[in-house]
Amino acid sequence: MMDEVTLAKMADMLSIASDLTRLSILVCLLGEEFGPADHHCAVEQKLPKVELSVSQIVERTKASQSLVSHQLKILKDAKLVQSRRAGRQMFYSLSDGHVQELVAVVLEHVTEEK
Amino acid sequence: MMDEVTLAKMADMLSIASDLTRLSILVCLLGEEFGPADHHCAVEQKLPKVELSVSQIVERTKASQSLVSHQLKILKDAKLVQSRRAGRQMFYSLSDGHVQELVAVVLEHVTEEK
DNA sequence: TGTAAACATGAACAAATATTCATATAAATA
DNA sequence: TATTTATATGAATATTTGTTCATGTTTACA
Repeated sequence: MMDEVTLAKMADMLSIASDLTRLSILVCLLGEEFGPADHHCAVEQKLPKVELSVSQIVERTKASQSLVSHQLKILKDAKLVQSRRAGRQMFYSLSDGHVQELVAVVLEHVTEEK
Repeated sequence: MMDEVTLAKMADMLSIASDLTRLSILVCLLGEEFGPADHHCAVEQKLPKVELSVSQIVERTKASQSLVSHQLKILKDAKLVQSRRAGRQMFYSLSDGHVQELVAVVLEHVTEEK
């Protein structure tokens, strides 16, 4: 079968994306226009990178500042997001296209009517 | 932003796929030939459906029978796998293509050298 | 230099959940 | 029908992990 290290890394990525707070953060960083109807476009058409400060993320996710910071650290350690300092603000963005694809696939599965 | 119900469903799917035992089961059901090199092919070329009995899954994942049964129930309730009875055996298989895509995207992220 | 704003972090707590153990059900077979 | 094989399940435990609270850092600015 697949080797155990790879399997563990995969489980880690999924586990990190599975928390509701962290998933909300990831979705924020995908950009507001990202909805059920046009998620394929969002992924394929390389939209301009979304960067949000911590307080902007706090606003949109409605989670506490502390919680957002904690979860951002986890996302960053896992290299799902990256950060850039500007004055006293930190701007976060997704670190690569795989995250978009991941969210897109899951969204597709979930919004499918049967 | 995205509505909360959709977000919760997405988190659920990710959470279910993120457990190491369950992920191992899903990978088993993708078929043995599914490796880092040819995972795109595996997804795109609609390979014949893999069906495995519970004991076959126990063998390959090296998890206990009880654990495998418990996790299969979770996977089935979440409709990620489906089952078919044949005598005293139960055969499980993936229920749709989204699971393959999910695993493929995550594998791609994880096996990428940087 | 002192204060305020933006963000990060450590510890403690609470809640969720993976795993095991013992046992139950279902189907085949002697 | 008794037994064996294959799978499922309930309860208990153990571990993980999300969240909060209090506080620490860093940068800007008065």
